[in-house]
Amino acid sequence: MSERAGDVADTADQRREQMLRAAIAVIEERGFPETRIADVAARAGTSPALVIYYFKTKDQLLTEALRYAEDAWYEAGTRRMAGVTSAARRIEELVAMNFLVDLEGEPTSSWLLWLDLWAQSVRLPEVASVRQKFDERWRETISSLVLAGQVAGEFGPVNADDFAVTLSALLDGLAIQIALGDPSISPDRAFELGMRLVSGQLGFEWSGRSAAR
Amino acid sequence: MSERAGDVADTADQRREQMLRAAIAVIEERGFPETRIADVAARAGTSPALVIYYFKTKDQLLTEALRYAEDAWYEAGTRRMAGVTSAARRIEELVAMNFLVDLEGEPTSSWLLWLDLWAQSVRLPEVASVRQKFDERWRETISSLVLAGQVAGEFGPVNADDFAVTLSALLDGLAIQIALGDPSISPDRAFELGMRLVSGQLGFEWSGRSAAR
DNA sequence: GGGTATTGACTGAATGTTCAGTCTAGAAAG
DNA sequence: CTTTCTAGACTGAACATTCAGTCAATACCC
Repeated sequence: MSERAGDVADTADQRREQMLRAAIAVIEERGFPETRIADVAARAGTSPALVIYYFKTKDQLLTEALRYAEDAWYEAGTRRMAGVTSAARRIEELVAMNFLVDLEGEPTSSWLLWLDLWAQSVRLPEVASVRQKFDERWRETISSLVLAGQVAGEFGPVNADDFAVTLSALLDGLAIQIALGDPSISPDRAFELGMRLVSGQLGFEWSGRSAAR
Repeated sequence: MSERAGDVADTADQRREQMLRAAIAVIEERGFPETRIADVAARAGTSPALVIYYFKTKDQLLTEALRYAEDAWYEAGTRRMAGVTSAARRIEELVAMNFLVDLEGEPTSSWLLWLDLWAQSVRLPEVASVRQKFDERWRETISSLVLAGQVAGEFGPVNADDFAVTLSALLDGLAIQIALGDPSISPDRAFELGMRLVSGQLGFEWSGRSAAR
């Protein structure tokens, strides 16, 4: 029986995605190492065996889940920046997306995922490569943004690469504090400090948060 | 079995320390979640049962091990800075101790430990409190260093707290890249970038690494 | 059409291993 | 002889992965 909307629904791809999303949710909740296949299966409403059917091993499942999450986060960010034209505003948006949470839909709090991503990178080469590529892409996003801003005359002369490394490191470091709920660093303060560095180094005036979308 | 001359050696405290050191070594090697009591026992040359005898549970052992490692690191750093008088040199030493490895004895590469510390903080309150205290102490070290430098007229006027948060976040972020062996960020470069931020914000001249100790 | 192989999706019940923590009893020390 | 240490053997539970097979749909042939 064709149930109209539903019947093309159960393709393998969708199943996979469903499981990846379930995996992400569980990882956020229990942490990477404590995530059991059974948890993911339960959350996805299926059996452990099916999870293994789709992903040969647990590590493969979890690794792919991390990649999936990072991609989603990055994509959401890109979309977010796309709505803005000035380079200064764009980089502000970039900083904001690290700290000012997703009011919208998808991108859940990736903070905790990052901590796991880093810790697992040490020993799982697959995970390490996810992280590596992600970081590179991120730094490139920053540096090309800087270059664009310089061409447009909005930013002063700084080495874009150095700036990208510095800024991404700062954002990571601040993100850790946020993720771990350090009482002395609120998201707002992190945002503020991030923007102060940005505007200082790039040499443009910045006075408080611009109107949010 | 009394080995060697030093047979007064085997007090309970020394046993504990021996085990803590063993635990740290194993954590560095296998990661926190993968560290087994048996590993620690083997490395310490005793039995798993004895490990449990001294530390009621595995988590207690590992948590204490992290605390022990952080304390050792911090103490080594303090000692290192003590040999220097000018505030600028001191803060340089502080940055250096994050990136330029321990040529000396004890303080092993705590990088990997940090990643585990962060990841575990999310779910183990004990670990979280170790981290929290450690971070606070670290930021205070920075900010009082800044204040001292300002009093001495070496540094310009910045908000010491803001600076401490910013710098410690930057150092953490850079440390991650170093720890994970990111090819585009060598320890030297991290040090350089760190010092550029420091000298820029504190307003003093800095031209390359001072003579090492 | 009607049968029949083929394949992909899926499951429940094992299997086997890995470990944290316990138990018992022996050795050292005081 | 009593307390503190120490180790070997053991237990019980938790889990990843395997297995043997079911079910439904599609393709292939007459």
